[in-house]
Amino acid sequence: MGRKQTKSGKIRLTEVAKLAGVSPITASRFFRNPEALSLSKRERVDSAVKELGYVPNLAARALASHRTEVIGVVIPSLTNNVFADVLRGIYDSSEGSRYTIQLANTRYSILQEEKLLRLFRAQKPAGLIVTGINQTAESRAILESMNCPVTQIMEIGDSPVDMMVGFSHYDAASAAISHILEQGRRRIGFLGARMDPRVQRRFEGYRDAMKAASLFDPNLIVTTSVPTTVTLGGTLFADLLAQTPDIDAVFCVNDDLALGVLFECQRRQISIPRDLAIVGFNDLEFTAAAVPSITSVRTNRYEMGRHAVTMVIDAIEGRRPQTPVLDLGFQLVVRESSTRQSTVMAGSVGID
Amino acid sequence: MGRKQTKSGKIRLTEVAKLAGVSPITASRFFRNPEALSLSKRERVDSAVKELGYVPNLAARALASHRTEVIGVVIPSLTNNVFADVLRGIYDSSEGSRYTIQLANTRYSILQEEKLLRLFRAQKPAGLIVTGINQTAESRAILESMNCPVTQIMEIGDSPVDMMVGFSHYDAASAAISHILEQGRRRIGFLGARMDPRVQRRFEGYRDAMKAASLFDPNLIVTTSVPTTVTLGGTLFADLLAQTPDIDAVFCVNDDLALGVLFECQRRQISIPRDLAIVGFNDLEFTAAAVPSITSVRTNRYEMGRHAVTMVIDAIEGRRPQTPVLDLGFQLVVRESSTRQSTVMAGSVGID
DNA sequence: CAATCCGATGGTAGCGCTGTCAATAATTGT
DNA sequence: ACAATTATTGACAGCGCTACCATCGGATTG
Repeated sequence: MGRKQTKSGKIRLTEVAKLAGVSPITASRFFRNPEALSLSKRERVDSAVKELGYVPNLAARALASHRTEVIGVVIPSLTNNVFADVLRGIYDSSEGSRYTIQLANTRYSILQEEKLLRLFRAQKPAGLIVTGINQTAESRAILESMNCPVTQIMEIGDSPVDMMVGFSHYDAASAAISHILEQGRRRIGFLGARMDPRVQRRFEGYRDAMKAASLFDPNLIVTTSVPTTVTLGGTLFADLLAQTPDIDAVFCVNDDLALGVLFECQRRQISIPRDLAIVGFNDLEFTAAAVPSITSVRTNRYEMGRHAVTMVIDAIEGRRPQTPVLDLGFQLVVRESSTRQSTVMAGSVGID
Repeated sequence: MGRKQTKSGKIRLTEVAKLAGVSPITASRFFRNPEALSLSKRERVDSAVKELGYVPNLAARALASHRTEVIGVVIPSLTNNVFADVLRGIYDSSEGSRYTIQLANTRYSILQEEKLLRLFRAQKPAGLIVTGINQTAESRAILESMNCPVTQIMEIGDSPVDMMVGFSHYDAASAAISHILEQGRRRIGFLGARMDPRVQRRFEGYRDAMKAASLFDPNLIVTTSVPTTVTLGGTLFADLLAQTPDIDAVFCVNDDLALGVLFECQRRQISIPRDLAIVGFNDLEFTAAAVPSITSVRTNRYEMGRHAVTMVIDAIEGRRPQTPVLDLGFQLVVRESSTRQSTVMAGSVGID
């Protein structure tokens, strides 16, 4: 466990090999494929590495091997809590592996996404994790030309580029609407901000569920392309009320909006859930603490991040999963804002 | 703007140089120090690069130059909104520069921090951004041996390792307490979770302000090492009430706790601000939307991230700032939860 | 006008590692 | 016991780029 690197000249693999009494290439194999070494050499190299405090030069490795140990991650937002959880999963499960995470932020711009993917391609990452399934044709072409495992996260669909981990936003929204309908509500408003593809899918789940019940009405819908905030939830709700005063429930595409609605109702003395049911999406922590607590759809974001990394690493190392598409499902968490009793109803969990 | 790299053999700097009719080393200089080239050569290399769609091989560059273009960022949490904002600033201002951000998460563990710093040292980053000023002696030694610009963020203090951007958590907490005292409140509770060094400093600001007013009382304090959640805010507040029923104000070390307190008060029919004043910290977006809106201390997190990157890059490129410590200050944003009128009072903004 | 300097350019020699393939040692079957 | 096979190991030759120094023409100076 020496501290020799501080001493003088840098320790190269050659030095390690010399001390261990093997050739440099054998020492190199010690890192890449230790099983290939005989036990005795393996031990000798191991102790030489420790004694000299050897640290591999990643640049030299990448140059010589034409490979990197970087997993690129492309997400649309750094501020959104949803991605914070996914990222935590990603970083947690990359730790301990040899791979390094390289993060890139598209800010919900598909052009930016194309640019970032092009950039990644130039760096030849070992694997890639991208958000969503709505890449442009150009982005998709880049991904397919990339020649490394790719996992699409956050949602699932047909025709993965390679692998997928996520859940059906459509089904999740449908389940939420079914629940509201079961509570006897009929005029269910829809509040949406920043209508990205996944939010769009939630809208479709809402729309079809409402149509199936013959309750669909365009006047129940208020959306905007503005980014989500709690304040915006209040504003959109005010717009909805002005447009359609007889609503008896609101489905919000995320919990921030739902919290904004809750506050706006407090301001207007609208009693929840007596006068209005509120259902959010994502099941952020505060939904359970709110007064009244807010019904929401729990999504397994941390696990999504973990699985995405595991799948990519497995694929890099030749252990491709049996099924390329992993459905992590969702759970409708029923709380006070939409009923009187608090329960959890399981959603579709399992393999697609 | 060709797409030749797709065609066949990879484009190396040699190819670019050949096409431009210069030596490889001149082409290399085109990227590193374009001013050193004559205008004519510069133009020729430029168009050759574009025609061939040349993309530099970063590994080769790093190997040959003994430098990387990586800025390491060490933060304690990926989930905390506070760091999400800082990170956004960091990524935003690294974009467009030649530098790449490499993120590492300590999960509030100083041992993990040491480990990560050691890892970074092995990679010889061009610069480093670390959170806080309470590194262990070992971590500090690593930082000092790193031989690259280092910026400490989130708070400021004496004896920076190199540079600092932040603000005084002590002063910010003091300002919050002064405000509460000015409202005529005397029994001001303190709620703290995950007492990291910055939260500790806020506590000291609270403690000294209370002592200065001869109002300090240990029974007013409830803290825990558990991570912050909204729910926890309610729990801690319940504990505080049980311990000291006559409180007339609560200072929470962050807005999540404050929101939890607000909800708990709604549950208990405690009227805000009539019966109790609430003040949070960070000025997250929801504080303005809450009912009643929550007084909080605004900190310039996004700007902190931006400045940190700018300072590091400037230092890497030899443009060291005049003063190594940058105080971004704070603003106490007074809202309904602690008074009746809503105003903003500026905190100490300026250079330390 | 020679001496000096400076800006622009190029040649040489690696940076530290791994791919490829050959060489050698150990193991097995009959 | 001997060929055939398999596990280990090593030699060699670069990966694509830049540091270092050398070069060269022209501008500056007394």
